[in-house]
Amino acid sequence: MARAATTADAFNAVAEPRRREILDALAGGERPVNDLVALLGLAQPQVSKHLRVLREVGAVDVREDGRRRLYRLNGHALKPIHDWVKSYERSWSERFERLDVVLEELKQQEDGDGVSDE
Amino acid sequence: MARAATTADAFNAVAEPRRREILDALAGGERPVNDLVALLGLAQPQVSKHLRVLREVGAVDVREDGRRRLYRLNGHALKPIHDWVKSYERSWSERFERLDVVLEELKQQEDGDGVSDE
DNA sequence: TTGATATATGCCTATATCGGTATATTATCT
DNA sequence: AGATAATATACCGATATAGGCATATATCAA
Repeated sequence: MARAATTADAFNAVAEPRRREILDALAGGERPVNDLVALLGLAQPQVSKHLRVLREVGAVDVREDGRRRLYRLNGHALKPIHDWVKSYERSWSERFERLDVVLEELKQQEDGDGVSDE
Repeated sequence: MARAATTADAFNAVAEPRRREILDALAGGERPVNDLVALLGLAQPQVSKHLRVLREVGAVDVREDGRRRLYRLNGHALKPIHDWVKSYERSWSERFERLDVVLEELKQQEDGDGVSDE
């Protein structure tokens, strides 16, 4: 078994830097392929291929416009990545370290009546 | 040129689901390899190999303890992923959509005297 | 010492990739 | 219709993978 397909999920699709660049470029709004070719300085076929991968994981949508195809960001496909990595934020965030201290103190008092979840 | 090495950066390292599972398991604290083998139900060599990849991108640290090696999470290596994906949060978050509305209103008024950051 | 335990590494195979180049497909223009 | 423009796809070559299995290395136990 080789590595998982890039189309397997957003994690794999986004592991490729060029594809992240494409998404970053699309963050500014809908764009035809040629715009991306110019912006990224890649060959047209490679851009089309990357777009296909992004489409297959749902990170972009396409719309036909004459002989052009307008690609649009669909950030929702990236939510699983955000959800996963968010839980590690406490590893580096000062803010969370302070929160941990507070929670520890509350635990010491031993009478917390429920920290409501958001 | 084939796909980038899994050790190239955290994005590639974390594209493999097993490695995310390993990190998740280590979130609970330092653990020896065999613990992970039991927890994940993988063969020991594969776990060692995954740990090597995670070590090479700095996502875990090792500590020797007799004949065991205790692996510990180092979430800081995941920060670039968080930073990148965070900017897309507005694509799916209701909260950000509301924020956009507010910002738009402020822009209309054209005389906002400072929204304090907290 | 001998044996058992914990972990890392080496080798093998199959596979999915990424870039390059050529070509097919579809739409617009003259 | 013929030419041109925009995009997608096919094929090729090189490569890094991930799992399986055997083995090396080091530490602890009897």
